[in-house]
Amino acid sequence: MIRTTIAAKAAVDDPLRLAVIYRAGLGRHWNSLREGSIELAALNLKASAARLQQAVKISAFPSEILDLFKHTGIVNRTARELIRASNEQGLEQLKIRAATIDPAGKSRTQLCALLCGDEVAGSSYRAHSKERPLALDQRYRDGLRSGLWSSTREAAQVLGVDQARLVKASKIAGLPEEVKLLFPGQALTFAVGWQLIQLTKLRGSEAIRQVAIASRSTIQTMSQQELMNRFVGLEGNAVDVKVKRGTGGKLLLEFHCDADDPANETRLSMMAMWLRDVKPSAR
DNA sequence: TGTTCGATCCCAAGTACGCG
DNA sequence: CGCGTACTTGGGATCGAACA
Repeated sequence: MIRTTIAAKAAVDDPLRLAVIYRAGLGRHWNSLREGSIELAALNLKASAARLQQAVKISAFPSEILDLFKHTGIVNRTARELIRASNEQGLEQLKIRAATIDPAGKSRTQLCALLCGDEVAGSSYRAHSKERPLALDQRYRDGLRSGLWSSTREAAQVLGVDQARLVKASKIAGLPEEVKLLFPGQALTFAVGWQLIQLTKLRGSEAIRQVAIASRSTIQTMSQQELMNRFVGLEGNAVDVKVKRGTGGKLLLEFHCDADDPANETRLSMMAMWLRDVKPSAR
């Protein structure tokens, strides 16, 4: 089982942060990209030598270019595309383009395409914002305060997002503070947030809040899945699960648990909900 | 040992639609 | 109108090969 803590994953996904970490250990804990990759793997930071190299290179780009991504952030693919464009066209060419780009309202992909001089699909462009629910809800509330809109419907039109998405973001933002604090940075996604909302319906807000408080001290060593298991109530050996072959070539999933424990009903309801969400891959 | 990039897989956002 | 869900698809992560 791969154990990647929430904080470690955030660091690996951000090339600029990864470069800082690599430089900090260079000459002390490692002397090359490969050594760095091996040492970092021992710390749950799964970054290949190629990713480290990419991170170091993009971090050395001029601020005129990096500042364009101040709000959207940079991910591995962004770094890769920018490095390629820089190699092919020269860094000066990218700097010239950067000076003409207004980043307002543009996605990471759009900014990258503009910098690289690629054609950006116009009306067919599908905004694929990675904006997390808390950030989206904050934008909605800011607009509400300043009178930009008075409902989710209006806001959805202005912001160019689905109204259902705004409502969802608002619900997730309404989770207890103690719960939200367990998901630093960008870790609280719509998927995770929605699972927590469903769980709150089943177990109650106070129960979820208490789990969050109890998990604070061990959060650094927990994977996101382990954390979610805690919210469900599976930190111990609450259930015994078996897969069996039944008649007619069917597979049976068996759960054995203590019927006297009232929490088990909640646990099974939650697992049933998750299983319904599991879709077989088309590939 | 460093660097680049194609291929592939997976995740999550967007869309459409149904239900109460 | 608010919410839930099934399905589609774009974007990101990763592996591994090739080459300098």
